[in-house]
Amino acid sequence: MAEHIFEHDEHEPCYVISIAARMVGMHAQTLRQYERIGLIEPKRTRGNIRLYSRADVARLRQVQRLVSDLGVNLAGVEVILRMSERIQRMEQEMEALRREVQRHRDRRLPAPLDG
Amino acid sequence: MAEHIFEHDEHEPCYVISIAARMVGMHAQTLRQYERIGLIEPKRTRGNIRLYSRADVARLRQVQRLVSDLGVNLAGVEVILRMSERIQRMEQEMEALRREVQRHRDRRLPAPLDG
DNA sequence: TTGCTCCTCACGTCACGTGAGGTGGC
DNA sequence: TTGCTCCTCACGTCACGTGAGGTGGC
Repeated sequence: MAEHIFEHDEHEPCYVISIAARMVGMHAQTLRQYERIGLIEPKRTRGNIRLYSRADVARLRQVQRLVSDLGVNLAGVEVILRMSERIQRMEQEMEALRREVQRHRDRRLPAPLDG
Repeated sequence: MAEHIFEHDEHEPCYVISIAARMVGMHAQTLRQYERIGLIEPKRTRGNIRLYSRADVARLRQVQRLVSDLGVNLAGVEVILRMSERIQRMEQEMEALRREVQRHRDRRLPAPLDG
């Protein structure tokens, strides 16, 4: 059942450019352009064919939202995606800190059932 | 010595457009354009003359860095400035959380002199 | 009055999406 | 062979900076 791994790993490269382009409603040329400026980095087959993962497609949708809906240019998209990643990391870190604070507070009470 | 308040409050509106423009090396028209699209909001005198604060000038420099150095367009600048503010707030919140964790840990030790 | 301010309109440049045109390997 | 892929070059459109042109109030 190796196909199930394929379906569940969002980083598995599985879509050629025409499929990926149709999934997000973009032109294949646009996807090539985005790769050229470093916005997205699909894997390649041994035959040099681009293969996009589900994560790549998700990123393309994010780019599309910024470009089409908000009118951001590609230089801006680069900066914004980097900042988004940073915010995501910070949120995780913050959640961990909040849990630690909670743990300290709970020490003054009886231990919780799931602790 | 009311002038000293003037000098020290970075939100004090004090520069007319020609001065503000020269301070950041931009054209006055560019500053008007940025205001029109909501990127910056200088105060006005009763005579309708724009007055920029030091904070406004700092924001203009931030815009300039994004536009001139990184090639971001104005739609992107808007998004990026909003995200910057969010990151700044998150950093403050995180610092507070870290301090709280530290305080909890210190309870197991003798109270610090500055606590 | 002079020099600033206000405003709108218009032009030039550049980024970027889109297409054409030609190639090569599953 | 067909239909995909690869690539580069070029055109059209739009955003945006810059300037012109005309106004009004310290």
